[in-house]
Amino acid sequence: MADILRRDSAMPLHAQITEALQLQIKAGELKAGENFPSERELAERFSVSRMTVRQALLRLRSDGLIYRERGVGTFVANRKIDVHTRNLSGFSEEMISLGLTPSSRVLQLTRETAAERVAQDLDLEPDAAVFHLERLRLADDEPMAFETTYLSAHLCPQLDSVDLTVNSLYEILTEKYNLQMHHAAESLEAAAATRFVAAQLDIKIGAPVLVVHRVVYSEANQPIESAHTTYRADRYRATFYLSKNAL
Amino acid sequence: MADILRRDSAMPLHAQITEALQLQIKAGELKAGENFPSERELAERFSVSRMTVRQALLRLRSDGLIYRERGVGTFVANRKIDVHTRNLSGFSEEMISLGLTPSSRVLQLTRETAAERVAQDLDLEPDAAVFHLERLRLADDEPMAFETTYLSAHLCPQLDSVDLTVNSLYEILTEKYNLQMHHAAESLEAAAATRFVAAQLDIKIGAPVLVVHRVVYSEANQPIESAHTTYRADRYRATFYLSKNAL
DNA sequence: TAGTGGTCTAGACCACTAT
DNA sequence: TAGTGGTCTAGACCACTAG
Repeated sequence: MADILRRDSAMPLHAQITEALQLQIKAGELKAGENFPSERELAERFSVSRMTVRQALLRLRSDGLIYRERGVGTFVANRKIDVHTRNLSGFSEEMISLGLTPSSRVLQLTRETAAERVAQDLDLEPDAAVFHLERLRLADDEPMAFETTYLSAHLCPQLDSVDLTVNSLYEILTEKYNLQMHHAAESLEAAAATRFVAAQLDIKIGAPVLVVHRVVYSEANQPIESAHTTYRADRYRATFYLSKNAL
Repeated sequence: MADILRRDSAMPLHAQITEALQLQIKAGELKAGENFPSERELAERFSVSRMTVRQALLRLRSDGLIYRERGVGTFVANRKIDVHTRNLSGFSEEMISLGLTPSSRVLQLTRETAAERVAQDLDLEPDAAVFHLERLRLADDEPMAFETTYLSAHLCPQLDSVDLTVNSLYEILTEKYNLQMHHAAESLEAAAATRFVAAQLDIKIGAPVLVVHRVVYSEANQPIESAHTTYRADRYRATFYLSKNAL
């Protein structure tokens, strides 16, 4: 049935198995609630050891596609979670995934010394150099958010020579500076638009806005970016997926 | 050094190793950026196989305590993430973890047929029976949020005979109905307080509020609860921790 | 009692990195 | 070249669940 595994591929066997099972689930060949093949059965079918199958199944579980009951079996989860999930994408990626066309107006990009709050976020000495970036973020040419970003200058020298109107900041950080976003802490609160923000976003003073503060870290837990984004409440909603820390 | 493993314990060896290493990291015996013992070294030290050590290390990585570089080694991550993380706790647990005393005023608890939106969230037939619960949530006796909750009636019969002023809803669902919260989808938006909500929360009409819509699921992905919570913006902020799906 | 997932072993080979 | 993490094997025993 599924001896499609290429043992000479760069892709590990467990990843190939994960992929194959994902496809079967999405194609409806394995349906919600229905009993899934057991680990031993899959091991035989794919001609691999049980530990290898297991690695694939643990991945599928942590992705929410299957669940497992000790002594009973493995089952396809009965409903897909609609994941607009606020994963680690930036504004551009997020808008694209919503089917909108993102653009930016760079209002400011300067090199300055870090304020206290920023130094704390980025784990820097009080007077370290940072880039201070202010952008108006548009979706389909309508103002969506006003964003202030701080980046440690020593991590991305010459950032001020890059055209941020066109390029996604996250793409630049990844490709030009080899900074890989790994995780982030976000806090969200509701507020009333100040005069300045209201003017930028073309809304009334005092209208509700969603304020998101985000610090992004590398895998080594080094802070990369501190950002403060104010969204129009009438056009934006943040979606999250929460789960227990599964292995 | 660490032959503290109890092989007769109910706790798996890998979990014991995870715990032991966690303690060493938190005690500062293994410091940020410093080289961690290799898998082979740990296997020898704990007298277990490398695969068992590996299971512990993968867990520590997914918890953000360590990071690993292929061909190089394992390292302690250089800063603890302050996790006010919005994990799967309910209002009561969340307030307690913030050092506040939670309480509730139950404004309504009725059994009714599900509205369309609710039926959709809970994956029910249009006219299925649900419990409709409305509560004013207080922290240190100050109004903090107004919450409307819907629960499928067949999952928690006789819910209306429970005293929700004292007990945490999540505790009741877990203990009395054996409903284990496993994951949830949340969406957050900013809004202006309506006349009704403003009166409940003792704020001005039009003041900013944070509106959180949450659907909680079991491990089998069965919807358990659909909730709509309106928080005072001046007293509440939601915090999230985002990461890539690591194995 | 038979089958399941969870745990564990004692090896092995690989690609990668640093020296 | 030596050491690392990533992958993989072919077994084994356990606790648990269902018929």
